[in-house]
Amino acid sequence: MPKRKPTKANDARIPTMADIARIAGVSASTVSRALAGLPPITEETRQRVAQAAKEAGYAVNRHARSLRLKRSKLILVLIPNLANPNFPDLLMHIDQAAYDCGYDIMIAHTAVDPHRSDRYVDELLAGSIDGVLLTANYCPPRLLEYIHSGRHLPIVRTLSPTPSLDGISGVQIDEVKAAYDVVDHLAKQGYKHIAHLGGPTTEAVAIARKKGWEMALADHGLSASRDLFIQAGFRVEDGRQGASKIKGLARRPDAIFCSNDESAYGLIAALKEQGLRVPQDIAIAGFDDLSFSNVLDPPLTTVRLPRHEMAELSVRKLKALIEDDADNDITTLAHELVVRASSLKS
Amino acid sequence: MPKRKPTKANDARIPTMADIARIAGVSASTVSRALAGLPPITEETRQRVAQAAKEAGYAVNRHARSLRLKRSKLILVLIPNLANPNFPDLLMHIDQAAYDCGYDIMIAHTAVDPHRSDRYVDELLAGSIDGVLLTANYCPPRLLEYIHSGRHLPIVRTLSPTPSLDGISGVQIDEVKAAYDVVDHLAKQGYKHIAHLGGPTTEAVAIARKKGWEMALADHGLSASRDLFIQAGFRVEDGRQGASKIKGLARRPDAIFCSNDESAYGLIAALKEQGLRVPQDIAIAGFDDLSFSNVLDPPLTTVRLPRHEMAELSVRKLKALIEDDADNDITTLAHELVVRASSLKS
DNA sequence: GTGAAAGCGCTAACAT
DNA sequence: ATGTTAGCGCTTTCAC
Repeated sequence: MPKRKPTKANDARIPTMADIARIAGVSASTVSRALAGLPPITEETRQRVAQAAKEAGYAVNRHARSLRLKRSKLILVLIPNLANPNFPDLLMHIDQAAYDCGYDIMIAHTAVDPHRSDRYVDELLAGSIDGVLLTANYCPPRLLEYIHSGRHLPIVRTLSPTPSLDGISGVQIDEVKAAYDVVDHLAKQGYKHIAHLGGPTTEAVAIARKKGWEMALADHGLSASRDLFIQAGFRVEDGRQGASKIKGLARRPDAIFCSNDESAYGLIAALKEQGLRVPQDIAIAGFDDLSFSNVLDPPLTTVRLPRHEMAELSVRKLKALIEDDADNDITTLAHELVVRASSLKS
Repeated sequence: MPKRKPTKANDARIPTMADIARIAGVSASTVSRALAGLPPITEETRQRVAQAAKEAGYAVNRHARSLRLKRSKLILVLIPNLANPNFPDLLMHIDQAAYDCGYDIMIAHTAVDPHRSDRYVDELLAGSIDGVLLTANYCPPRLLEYIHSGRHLPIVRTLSPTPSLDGISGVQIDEVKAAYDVVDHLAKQGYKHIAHLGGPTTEAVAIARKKGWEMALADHGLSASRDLFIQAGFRVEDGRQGASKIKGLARRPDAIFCSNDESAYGLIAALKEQGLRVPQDIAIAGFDDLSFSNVLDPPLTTVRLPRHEMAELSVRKLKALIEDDADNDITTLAHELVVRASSLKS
């Protein structure tokens, strides 16, 4: 089989604005204005330039433009871990919203190399990127310093509220209230021993969700005995381990509110292996409403995060911060309790 | 509550190389070399420059550098749809591999706006980005033209083989063989009426997987009667619809090979609603090995895609294409059949 | 309505 | 071993 190696000769030099200017018989500045659709240009000239650009396959060099404008139309999305299924959905909407606002996104997941995020802080400070979108509650330490030094940087965080970051813009839901709603629902179904499978103690959302659980129990006159709180984590595996802890309990809870959907998946799978039926023997609810949660057997009762709205609003906030030097502010969006079979009394 | 609006005065002018040069008492070129760790610089000077840069919070402006170097160290990852759970996992590894190679990634999901991808083709041609990673088999039409014109562009596709793109580099698995392996496994379990829930007819991988099914049936002397092929799609919902088609069949198959895991999820959920047990009444297998596939009830037999390897290798190929002007070539990686309860004779 | 010219911040060839 | 200089491709005064 003959190896076809395209020759370098094929690669015509990349056309610049000067080339287009020559072809169209105008100056570079006219080309710039014509392409940007800026005022004092005759329609005829604009046409001619557009035509020339198209034929030459011309596109503006983004780096030259960014250098000149000191604006890159680039935002960085910092994501802890794409393996958490909340993020892809969020990211998809962020990408779309950014595109609609005229921005492109760079992404970097910060979970693996903690050193890495510092580089991006530099980029922001050096003006190479216009703004940063923090998803979840992770914020590079270096960035935290700058924020607290009072510098006005275009940063927005979304998905989770983060106490340490209250100086910056954010989009969130009321995590405590949402957790409260789930447990309130379980209590109204008639469950009396409602346990909580808690998330990592380091996560602000886990703390908030636990608090919502406690408040709802109190309001329903149910006790939050020591037995009913099971320390776990956010992963499927954590849910599985939670199930074995529950097995050892003197009195089995009749319902469990999990701190997120993933741990609920693991919990349900392991409980089933123990021969328990959900919800007949034990009701389960989660938090997040991942896309698979209604494919589960049984479909999972959970809280739907308004990820689409969060993504869109956070991008719009960031744009305002960048372009209009807007003030930092925090928006709390409405959540939605999604009741499915896993929590219903049969 | 007093509104604290940081003053613009706080934003000291962003330091440039010239600033660092002044502070360190050297010239800009020395700073450039010192920071880049390039040869003839005394250790003492390097230290002094590094110190000055650090104190001033200096970072190189990526656009100035890219403009000068005509290299951006930026690769674009084109993703059809992040809602397909194959992609987040792939993307995560792409990001990490790119970072390790000194590249940052821009992402753009192309599912919504077909017009959008053209902009990125322009970016590539204009030299604003160094290369493009195509995930799955989607390739912007404009790009296709350029490829076929024989121009040597740094492009790599990964995840799915794509017949129309055989001129460019790629990383893939043998889809036909993988599907064959699944069906071979089912046949060896003793299933006699092995149906196939097919993916979209427009998808090359769906065609390949169907072919593997047919070949395996033939090799085992089983017929691929018309009844046994159920046209569906890749989404959960498609699987659900497949289930109702199966319900109407004169003879129910005893096993079903689904073209991907997601459709298998929907199929299983719907079959259960019909009162069928998996695998006792009907065995199921999928393709992809999504992370939830072993949480499913029953855990799903499937094919594991080497996503991590694919991501890493495709980035390395792209790097070679960019930096070493390497030749285009295609690598086919090994897949793995993952046998779980959903396909086992009890 | 259009052109000439300056300069964004950086790197590398060349000079010392 | 270090400094001087030119120029990457673009936008935007400022002239005409």
